[in-house]
Amino acid sequence: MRLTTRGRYAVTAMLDVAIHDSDQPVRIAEIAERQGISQSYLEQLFANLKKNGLVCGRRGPGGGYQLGRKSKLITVANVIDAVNEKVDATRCGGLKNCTRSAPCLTHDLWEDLSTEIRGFLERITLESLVRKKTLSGEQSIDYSRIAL
Amino acid sequence: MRLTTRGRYAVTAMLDVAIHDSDQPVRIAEIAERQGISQSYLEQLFANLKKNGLVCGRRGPGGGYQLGRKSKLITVANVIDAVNEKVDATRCGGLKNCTRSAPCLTHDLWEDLSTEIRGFLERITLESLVRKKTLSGEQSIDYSRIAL
DNA sequence: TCTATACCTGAGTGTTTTAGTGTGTTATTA
DNA sequence: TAATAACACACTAAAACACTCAGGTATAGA
Repeated sequence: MRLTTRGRYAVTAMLDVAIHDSDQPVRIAEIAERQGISQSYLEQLFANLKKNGLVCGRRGPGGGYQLGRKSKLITVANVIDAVNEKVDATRCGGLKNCTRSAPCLTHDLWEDLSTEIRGFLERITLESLVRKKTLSGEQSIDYSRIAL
Repeated sequence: MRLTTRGRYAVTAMLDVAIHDSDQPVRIAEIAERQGISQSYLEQLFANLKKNGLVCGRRGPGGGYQLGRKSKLITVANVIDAVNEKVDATRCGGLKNCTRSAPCLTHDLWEDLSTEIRGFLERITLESLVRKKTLSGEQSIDYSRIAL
């Protein structure tokens, strides 16, 4: 899982679909305009989202996208995973000289952090985000990449 | 704060210094060899670490680097912040059309996540990592970028 | 004082990723 | 059949990353 604007866009777009979810699908062009994201770029993201069953698309006039399952069952982690095709993860699968020295520790640390982050993102569903929407209207910050 | 191998290297290097901390300084060449990191690259990182008071360097023969303060007082967040010069953070300082629409929500989400991550990294000190070192000797995974 | 050491500085470079365009095809509805 | 909107794929500019290289500067010991 990587945290870039790509994931942000995907979550934003999914949220847009969830909010405007009714009997008829939401068009990509709408989302692009509402959220200020390139339409072609969004199409790429939705291709990934669809592949993972998070949305289902309907073609032709009156077509668009709908959630693939209940918003309660879609987590932010799901969405981010869908648009960031898996990292190959292990480059040196236990080959490197890693006993005795420090890298092991740093690795453990990073793994702990990863678990922490993943847990956080898995706890948040689209539904909870939609519910939260009713409150507040603050400023938007546009990070180039996730900034902590 | 950004999470890349740059930060990983910095934490690893600081850990190396902390572990070999005695009366005499640790040479960059040593660290480079032990950890398998380019020496020149490490020098750049240490320049940043020094600027932030995390280490102090002594020149000439017998020179090297020592911790700038007690390992108990150095957090992983400190180290990562030092090598990743601050992101300018706000690109659209409240200008964008952000009321009413979804971006606000996504922003909040990301900010919450950031708080979560930062809190985690601030809770971990070099000392605790050194202490943890006595246990375990596992595999090292080399992520190209932090992978969750 | 000379010299080796090791920090220090800054410019430059190849690779990868990101974010985005652009063109065209296929399916569906009116 | 004409309009619509998803779908597919190739391509690109810019940025970031992870370095390398070529020197400069301070200090300890001979």
